[in-house]
Amino acid sequence: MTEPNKRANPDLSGYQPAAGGIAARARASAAPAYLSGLNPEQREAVETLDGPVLVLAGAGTGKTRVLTTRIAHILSTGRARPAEILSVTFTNKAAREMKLRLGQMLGQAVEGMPWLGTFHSIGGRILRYHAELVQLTSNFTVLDTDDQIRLLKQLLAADNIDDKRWPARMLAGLIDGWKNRGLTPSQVPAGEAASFGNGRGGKLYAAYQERLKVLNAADFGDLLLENIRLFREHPDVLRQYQSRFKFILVDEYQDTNVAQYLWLRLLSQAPSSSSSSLPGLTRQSIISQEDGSPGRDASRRPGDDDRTSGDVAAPSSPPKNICCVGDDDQSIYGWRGAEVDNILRFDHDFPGAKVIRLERNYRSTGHILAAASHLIAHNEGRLGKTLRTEDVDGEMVTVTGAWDSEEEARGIGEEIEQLQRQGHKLNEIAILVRASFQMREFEDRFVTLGLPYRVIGGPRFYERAEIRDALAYLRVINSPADDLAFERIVNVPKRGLGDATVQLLHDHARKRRIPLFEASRLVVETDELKPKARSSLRGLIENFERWQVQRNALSHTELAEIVLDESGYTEMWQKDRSADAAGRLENLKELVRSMEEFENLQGFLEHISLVMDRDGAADEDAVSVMTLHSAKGLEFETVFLPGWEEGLFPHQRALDDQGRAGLEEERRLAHVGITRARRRAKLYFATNRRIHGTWNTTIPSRFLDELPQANVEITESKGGSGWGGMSGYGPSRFDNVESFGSSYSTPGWQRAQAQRKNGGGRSGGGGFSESGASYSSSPRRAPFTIEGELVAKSTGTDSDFTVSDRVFHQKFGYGQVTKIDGNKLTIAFDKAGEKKVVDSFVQRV
DNA sequence: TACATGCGGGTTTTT
DNA sequence: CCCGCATGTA
Repeated sequence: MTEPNKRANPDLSGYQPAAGGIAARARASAAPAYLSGLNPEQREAVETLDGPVLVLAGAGTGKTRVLTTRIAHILSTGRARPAEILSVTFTNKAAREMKLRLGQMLGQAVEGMPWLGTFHSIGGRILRYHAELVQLTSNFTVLDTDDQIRLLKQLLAADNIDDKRWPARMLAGLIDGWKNRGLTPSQVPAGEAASFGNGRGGKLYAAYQERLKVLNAADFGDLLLENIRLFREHPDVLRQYQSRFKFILVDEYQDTNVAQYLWLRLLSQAPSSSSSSLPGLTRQSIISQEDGSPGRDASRRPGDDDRTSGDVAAPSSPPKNICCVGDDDQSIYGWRGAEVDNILRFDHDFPGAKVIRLERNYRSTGHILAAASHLIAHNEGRLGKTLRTEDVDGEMVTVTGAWDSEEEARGIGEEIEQLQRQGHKLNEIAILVRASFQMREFEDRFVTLGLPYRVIGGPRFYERAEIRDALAYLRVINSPADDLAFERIVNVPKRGLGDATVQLLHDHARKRRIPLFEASRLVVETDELKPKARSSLRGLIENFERWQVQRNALSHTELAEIVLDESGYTEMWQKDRSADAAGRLENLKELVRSMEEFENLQGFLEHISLVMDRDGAADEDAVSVMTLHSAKGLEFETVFLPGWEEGLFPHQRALDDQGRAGLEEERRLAHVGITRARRRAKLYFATNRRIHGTWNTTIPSRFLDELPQANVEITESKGGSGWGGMSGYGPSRFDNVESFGSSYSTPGWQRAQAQRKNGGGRSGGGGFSESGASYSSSPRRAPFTIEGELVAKSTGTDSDFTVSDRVFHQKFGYGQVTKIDGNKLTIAFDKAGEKKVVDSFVQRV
């Protein structure tokens, strides 16, 4: 123990089992097994079933356990049946985890929890039941970001808006933001609506929503926003759900946004028979000018009465049994519309709420916990918890300075190998980065070391081009009005239906207000298209018509196989010679395989975009590499945290956009990172890092200064010659590095070279990949091959060139040798500039 | 219509 | 440095 045992919540210390009520009844017949092993706070959180409860659960305090046990408790005391419990999580991972644990606790009864899922999947499900009430049909498509952008691009083009000046991405961001805040087009404040496209932002939002209805589609935000609209405009529907859900549980409450909050508010009301309209849901007042103001927290303070204006529980309708679990110190999704205030103001929103703090940490050692606690204490505006552990102090948190990101990766690689030699499981090791571009360096390093690793997060399975193409075919079959899907595959594989054809179809479709697929049918009957295009399009339509019929006769997996085959899509990749073609075919197989889990095509398509995140086979022992954000909720024995530098972590953009609030969110992210570790937390910073291709000198993160000395050890980089080490890391120390011009003469590069010579045996190591790329302009693959060659040769004898030799290179022409390292030359080419090449690629002249 | 080449611009986190 | 986009060419 390094932290004093402060009782931040005195009223808990006098906890006594409540007399009477469910708790007592449950305990009466010797407390059920599932309650044993809970500490008093956890137990109270589980047993306080009536009225609103907020559980403030710090990192590693058994949050999931409380949630699942609470459900078990509700069920076993007979307070509700499985279908009467609404249990929402933020991520699919969390939902899966809960189902798993519930299953373990209850036997196999998990199937009977139909309302356990993410906000989005549950919102989507409700929406499908009542699709007609929001101008959709139940087979509507869920658009992902990509579809969204393409659609917006079309709208911008139709409006003659310059998408250079007003990018579709930006509009998508705005619309998302509005939807996160629960704003329909008419509710967007005029000022904000005018901020895009010379005042046309609001109009575009409205047009976009209209277009979605025509396409029978909804985007992510709609799954909640349209749900709210549904509840508002159809109180009878709302009432139905209000009375169905006897208990509501919410995980990660600190991550909920306004829309999610409103949705929960609506559902958590006791059903009232009279209220025909629910006033005051707009919450216009929270729409403060987030831009420019130092932070959103400045615009809303606890005590403002904006959010509860109309829909506060009327005296006659006490709030439901809602239990929210969260940790304000782990709120890291503010950029996505999450409102920390939701958790900060819980007792205000749900009067009479019981607040329970879980502060006993069962995960980390004393040093780790102390470091994390001390760091997060620098934040203002927290509810305040003091985590404590009964574990040993353990190893100190280490801070290691590396010269550059390459050395950082090398150092971490060596530490991992060392741990591995000591018998530690790679599965228990993680590297958590701030931004995904950091991952590549580690991947490169691990590949050369032959160290098994897995990247978590990455591009989602269903975001891969081949998966999206395949899905597009299925979408058109399922919902012929899905123009986006149709457009995507109309010429994939190439079948001679290019821009001109698509344009023609668009014209027809717009004139007659029909989907592209419909328009195609008509156009094929005319002679507007050239014979070749015409017969090609006819073939495609006939295919789809046939598939639509076959759908009823075949299983959906068979159908998918037939579609992929007959459309020529599989063949397209089989013919493809590029490196990743095989992987893509494999992915397509995986897609068909994954379809088996679903009842039918419709069910599959409903879920694919929401729950199809691949968590790769975890059976292999491998190091995990992921972002800090995706690490939330996970834990590892050893955690490496590279990149603790100003500008990267805290990220410059967070600082620029959100000011102090942004900084605090970054600090919470740091807190999340450290608390992922059970036994070892190892922080790194590099003095030089490459950003957009050029090297920059960086300053160690201020977060490092905020760590408590007593629990932190400054170590030397294992990767090299005692660079960063020493206790005095700080801005001044590295300020006077010699300036550098091209990337090849940077200190980092030079050092890497020195390293390589000293390092002896180890084969080359990264750092030459870019020279490889210089040899060949052919895409992909080539650089790798050449890199291999470089590495192989680099251990050889020194080159017989000398500095200032004039040389000739096939591709770059004439130049002069400026530097030599083994058989690798740095050459200043007369035309092509400075490049690194292997000596065998040039000849003396 | 399909492909190649050159240009400018943007780069955090994700349901 | 990598991407998408626009332009030009077979």
